[in-house]
Amino acid sequence: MAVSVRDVAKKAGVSVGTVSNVLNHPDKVSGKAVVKVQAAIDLLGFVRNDAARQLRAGKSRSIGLVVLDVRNPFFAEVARGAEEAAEEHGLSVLFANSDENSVREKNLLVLFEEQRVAGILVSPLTSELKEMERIRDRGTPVVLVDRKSKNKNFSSVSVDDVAGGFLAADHLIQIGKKKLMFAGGPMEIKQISDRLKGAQSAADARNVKLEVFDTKNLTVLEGRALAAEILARPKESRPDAIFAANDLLALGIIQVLVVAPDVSIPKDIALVGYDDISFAGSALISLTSIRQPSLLIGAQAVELLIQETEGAKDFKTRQVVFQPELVVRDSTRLQ
Amino acid sequence: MAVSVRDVAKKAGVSVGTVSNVLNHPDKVSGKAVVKVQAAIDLLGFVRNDAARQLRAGKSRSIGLVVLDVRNPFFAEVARGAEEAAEEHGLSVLFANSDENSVREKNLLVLFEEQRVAGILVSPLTSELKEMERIRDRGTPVVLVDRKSKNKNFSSVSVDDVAGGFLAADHLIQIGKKKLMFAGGPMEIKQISDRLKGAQSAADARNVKLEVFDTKNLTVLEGRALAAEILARPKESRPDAIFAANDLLALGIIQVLVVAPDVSIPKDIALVGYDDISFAGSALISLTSIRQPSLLIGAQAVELLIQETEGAKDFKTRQVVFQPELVVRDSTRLQ
DNA sequence: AGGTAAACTTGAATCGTTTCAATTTATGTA
DNA sequence: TACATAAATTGAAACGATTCAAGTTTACCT
Repeated sequence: MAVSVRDVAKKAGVSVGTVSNVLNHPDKVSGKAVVKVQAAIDLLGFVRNDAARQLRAGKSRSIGLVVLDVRNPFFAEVARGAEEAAEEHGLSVLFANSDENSVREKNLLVLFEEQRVAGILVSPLTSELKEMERIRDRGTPVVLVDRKSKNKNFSSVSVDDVAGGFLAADHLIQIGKKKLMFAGGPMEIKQISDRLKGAQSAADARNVKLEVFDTKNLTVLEGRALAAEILARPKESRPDAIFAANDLLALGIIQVLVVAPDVSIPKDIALVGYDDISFAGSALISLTSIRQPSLLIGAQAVELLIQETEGAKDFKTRQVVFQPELVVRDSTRLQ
Repeated sequence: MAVSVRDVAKKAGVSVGTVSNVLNHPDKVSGKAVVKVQAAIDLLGFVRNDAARQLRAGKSRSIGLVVLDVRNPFFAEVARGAEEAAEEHGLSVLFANSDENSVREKNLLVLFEEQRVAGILVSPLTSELKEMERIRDRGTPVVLVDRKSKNKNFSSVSVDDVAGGFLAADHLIQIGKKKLMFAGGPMEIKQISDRLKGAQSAADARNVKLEVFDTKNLTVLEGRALAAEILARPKESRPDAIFAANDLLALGIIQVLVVAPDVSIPKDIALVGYDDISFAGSALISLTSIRQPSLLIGAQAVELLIQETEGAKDFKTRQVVFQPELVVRDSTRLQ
């Protein structure tokens, strides 16, 4: 059934070595041979077997990318950035989705290592997994994405989430809010707890209360549920500002609050999101958010990965940290 | 450097066959052997080489998915649906992005075929590529996603785009609009031309004008540019309703129109999108859209793929067509 | 103790490509 | 024409996991 180089060689009347050279080093082969071999390939419908190539080569031409959530446009942008950078180096990117599930995350890491990918980019769920260290130590470069490596164990590309959290909360305080709420979870995800930490320190500095509302995940649906819970409270115990740990959550909150008769955004409740996804600007009430350079994060991660691949003995990991940026829109624009 | 089954076998004092059995058929092996081999594996840090496995097996446990645009949440949902269905069959899904570029599309198809994936799901750019037929004929099942196979050449899962286009335009006419515009492109993409065709037939049936505005792609940015062009026109030659070929485009249009002083949505210009992505409901002015069952599309496609894989000699392709649904929101709610 | 069936282990052969040392053919020069 | 050198071609070996027929051990029964 399957056509191999051997079949092509026989049909073309040359050796397998020549067929391989036509495929990989056409310059080392006479024009005549190229023509004959090409004809045989077309005739027989030969398709290279990538498994065999890789087995021989010992390495694949792909890099693996594990993200927390495919449906979050922020990660779609990161992926796109990675894809573009990888393409320049002749690599392709395979996406996969841990879905904020540590079992899936581990399975995917193992899958990629077994595939002998050129390297793995991972936006890790919790702390630096033992598994990742093991993988790295066995020779597959691992770069953390959207997450800083604490002990410089890994190269990483991240955004200063503590600073982002501070920016968000401080902005809410600046516009006069006094009863802040941080909404997000699960707290095991470092990005989220860092944003909280930043918000907390802003609140502490200004002596403002900060209520923490722990959520199961960061989806539009969860945001709606959360907003419903807030509306169920008596008016005086509601927050007057919410900092949501990402834009999806914030958009869900807006959807519900905006139809509530006794709440006006931002007067009664102001709202800040995180990520500045492209839909934030076109939300019902346009959403103030913390912008992260998503495309750049993906591209930079690939660059670090490649440096590590080519790295000499004395290779040092690098931790790149981008600064987030506050983008003010209607959801916090009083008056 | 790399640890192979042979090394494990030597360390454990057994044969390679036994190591392989511990890995793949633990029931065929004594408890003692399992323990010894496991110890050796842990000690040496052995990692299976997937390329070698696949070479031997001749098939991979992955299915490839080629979508038009990773950044479109509609496709993210489709991917998620496919992922869930695939997982139930012990398969994993590899995403890739043709980015509405036919060269990339072809490269990805070739890449997947060379990887000997269990099958390919593809949301094709234009008509049924020769390449796809060739791939299918050589033995890799190919299922079309979001696109019906005309000549029953392929199994396919699609939504009736002509019906969707009709729904959209007819709705606009029903609410009293007379100067419709269809915005979208490139027209080579069948989904888009079908939506236009449906809209055209609705317009013809009611004797209403339909202007066609051909766009380069279907992004938020393109929508903004388009809206700017419309605003540049004298008021009397602007359309009074726009049917955008997808929600991203529509959201871009809204962003610009909503800040224009002399346009009110939906009074002066009403707007319908397509896909009903989860952000449509939370847009600045919530967006009327045509809903497609995205998760279901992905899942169904995987099922068809598996049927084809297991299919007997007399296997017949199946074309599943879902009906789209109009979701009315503020962007077309007059009064 | 002997016999037999069942349970387990072995290791050579295999998958399809690439590589590279050895060999053949072509090209140029005196 | 002979010789040196460059260019092209050859085919066996290697990559690493899995399979399976053949061989070995164990378990059980009389």
